[in-house]
Amino acid sequence: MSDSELFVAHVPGIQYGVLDSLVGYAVRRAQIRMYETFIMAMEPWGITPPRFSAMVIVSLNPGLKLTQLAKIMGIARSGAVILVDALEELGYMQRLPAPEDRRAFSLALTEKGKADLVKITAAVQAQDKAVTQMLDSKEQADLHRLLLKLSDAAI
Amino acid sequence: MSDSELFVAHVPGIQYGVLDSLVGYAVRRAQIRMYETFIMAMEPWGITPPRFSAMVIVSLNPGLKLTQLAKIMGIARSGAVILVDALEELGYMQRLPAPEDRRAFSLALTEKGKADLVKITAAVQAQDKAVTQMLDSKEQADLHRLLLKLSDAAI
DNA sequence: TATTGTTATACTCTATAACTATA
DNA sequence: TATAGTTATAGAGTATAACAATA
Repeated sequence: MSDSELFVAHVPGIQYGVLDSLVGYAVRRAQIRMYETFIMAMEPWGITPPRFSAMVIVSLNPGLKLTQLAKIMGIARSGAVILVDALEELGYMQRLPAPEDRRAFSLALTEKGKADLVKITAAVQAQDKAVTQMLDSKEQADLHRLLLKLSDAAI
Repeated sequence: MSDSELFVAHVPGIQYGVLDSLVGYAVRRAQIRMYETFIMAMEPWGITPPRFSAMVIVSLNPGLKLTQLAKIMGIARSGAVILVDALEELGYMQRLPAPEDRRAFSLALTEKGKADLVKITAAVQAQDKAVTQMLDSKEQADLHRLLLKLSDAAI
């Protein structure tokens, strides 16, 4: 962000024209806001959105290999290596030998990773709730449902 | 994206846990989808989301200076230089001397920029409509309204 | 002194491609 | 031959900081 100033969605006196009518532009602005607040909420742990996703997925699907994690997250294998390296350095994830394949690793959270994930998840949920608090319950549910409908649609 | 494969929101057999309950995660996935289709739709013109925003804003607010554009778009001044450089190289934007300030430039679209922006805008609107087509009219309006409410809220 | 545009530099994220060790 | 993980490398995108010209 420029000069440490926060992003202003609409600068007074400026015409935004067609941008204001695009769902895609609104999605992008919402994403910027969500990302900013996520990073602030995760500051104590050094967790980014992809790191959080990786921790949750490995936690619930123990024994995943790096290639599987990459496919699930939609990133390149080399990206998964860097992601796991970072989580290993934070003491949250470990590469265990895969019993049936000496080329591969079984990914798992460390005990510290499991313990901190509980607190991290609570903080993420609180942040998600805080950002959406200006919507009433029905609006929150509608927004969530419509976003899922948008991105889960067949391509 | 990994190995030229498209992002799959839910890989069969994988547990996503709390991720599926977060509005922020849904926003991110919707944004990935919107971005992918935007880039595909803009392939004939080499236009990215920030380039499109810059063209629209300069088109509707002619005479803007680089520093103003940077502030409006929420990027650093150095980023605006690179953005304008790219649009100038595409033949879409020009730096005109600012009449009242010899340090600054007045940004404006070229004739080619104005002409192509009409077609580009039509393609962007078609893409936005295509991605949201699985929502009915009311759902589209609701989604747009709720996204704006989310990102326009006071921080 | 402050501001405008620019440049130099660096950091993050992510991709492709080549490599090694296994399968 | 194909696959798992790794490494090297490169390309966006964006940031900070310093600079010359001008205000």
